[in-house]
Amino acid sequence: MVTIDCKSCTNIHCFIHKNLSPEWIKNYVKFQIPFKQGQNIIVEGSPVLGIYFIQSGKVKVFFTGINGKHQIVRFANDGHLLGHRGIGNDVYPISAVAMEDSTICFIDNETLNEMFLSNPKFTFDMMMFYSRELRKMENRMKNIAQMNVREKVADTLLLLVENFGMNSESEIDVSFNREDIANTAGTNVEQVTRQLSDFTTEGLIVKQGKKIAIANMDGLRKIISQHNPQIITQ
Amino acid sequence: MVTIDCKSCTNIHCFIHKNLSPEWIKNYVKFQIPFKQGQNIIVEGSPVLGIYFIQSGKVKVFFTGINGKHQIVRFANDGHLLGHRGIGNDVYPISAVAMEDSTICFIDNETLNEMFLSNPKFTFDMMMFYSRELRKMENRMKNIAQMNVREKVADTLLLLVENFGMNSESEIDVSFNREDIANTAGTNVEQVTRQLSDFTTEGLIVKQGKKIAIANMDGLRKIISQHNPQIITQ
DNA sequence: CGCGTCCTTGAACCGCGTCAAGCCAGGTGG
DNA sequence: CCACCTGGCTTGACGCGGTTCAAGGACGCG
Repeated sequence: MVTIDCKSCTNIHCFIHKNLSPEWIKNYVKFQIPFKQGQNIIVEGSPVLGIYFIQSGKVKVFFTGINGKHQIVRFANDGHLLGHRGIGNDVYPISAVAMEDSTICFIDNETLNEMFLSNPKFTFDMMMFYSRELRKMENRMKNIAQMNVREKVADTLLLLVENFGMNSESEIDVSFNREDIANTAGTNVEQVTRQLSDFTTEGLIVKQGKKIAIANMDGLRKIISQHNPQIITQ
Repeated sequence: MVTIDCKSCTNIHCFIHKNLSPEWIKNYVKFQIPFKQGQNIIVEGSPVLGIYFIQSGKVKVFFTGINGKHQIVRFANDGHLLGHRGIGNDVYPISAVAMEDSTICFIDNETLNEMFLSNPKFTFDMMMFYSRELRKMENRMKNIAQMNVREKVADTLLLLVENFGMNSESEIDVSFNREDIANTAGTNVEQVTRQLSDFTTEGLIVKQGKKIAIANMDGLRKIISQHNPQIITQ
């Protein structure tokens, strides 16, 4: 793997860079690794070597369940952390795969511990990050437990928009397939197709080739509104 | 509400007391509040005033979903934290109710912040706590999404044992009803009854009055083993 | 042009949620 | 001490939503 000096990382959204001074970056962030679309960044069950964060790119994070069925637990993009579930554990409980070509930075365990010990503010921010993630995850658990398929698919579309945004044509700005939606919503490809078809006839979305464009954001929000009185923002 | 000096709290499992010296306890933990069975400790939507931890007692933590249906996200007992989801937020996203008479300690926001600022080790431990909680929650999300009812009920029983243990007669050592199991597993009372009945005829559990005794722990584990290769311990 | 991959649609099946009725135990009051 | 009531538990029947299976279509790529 090619590694280059990370001081070139200038992404202002990056969690690490937002919370550390330039000299810290220079000292501690040594590896910056390019990943191709579809390539594994983290494989569940492999030993925890450190923590990753995304300089640029788009990533899905998932468990592998029974007979290989994936359960996507979250999406991540520029500046987000990966592998933080591994902290305090010996192996990663989840896998992470690049949804598009991505550049990932890496900090090894030892360096990370040193950062925690010598920079309490960083530890505090990290704690708050976990707190937010926990709250989001609990909310998603409730959704998956109580929503029907229609609502879960709508919820997944909104999750994708929230994470990756839309381009100038209102298309969700990431490449994904029906299976990704199914694995996020907790259903199967056929149901996703049917629901997307329904949403199209209802004028909520517009399918153009492989891309999905959102035509009526509020319409989608309305579908899940009885479960989520207010949309949770990051 | 009656409040007494918390320096009498000598529970060695208590997260706060395990991580703070006696003089810290004396200075910072000022309120110790008794709760009756069924009483609300935290109500979702109410403003975050601070953080709670359980000196002694048993508590369920849940969301209120569509038409009042509860989704239990976790159980807690002696020494566990409550309301940590509120940190960094203005209102609590969840409710907490005492499953038995409990004694709860309280630390207000200002004091808590002072503790974080002046005790980096405490902040670090708190971060690790969140990390573990996040990992457990993601795993439960996968379970709820992929398991069938039989597996989810078995999983819930194991969760109860893990949290509250068993007494000398192998009975799960907490008072709960069918609805609690249903709200944890993400199903309804009737299905829970049917599954418990099946488990009884299979010799996995023994129903004696309102209590449930575990007869074959490994049998229950086997039911969910394809989803959870190894049991996650606290 | 042929092939592979992903998407779509239809049809059949079944797990599970829902409704309804009955049961059991504990509590209360006459 | 017994009759009644109430809340939780149990059981059966039924129907819907959603999963599964199967076949065909659209599209991109070599």
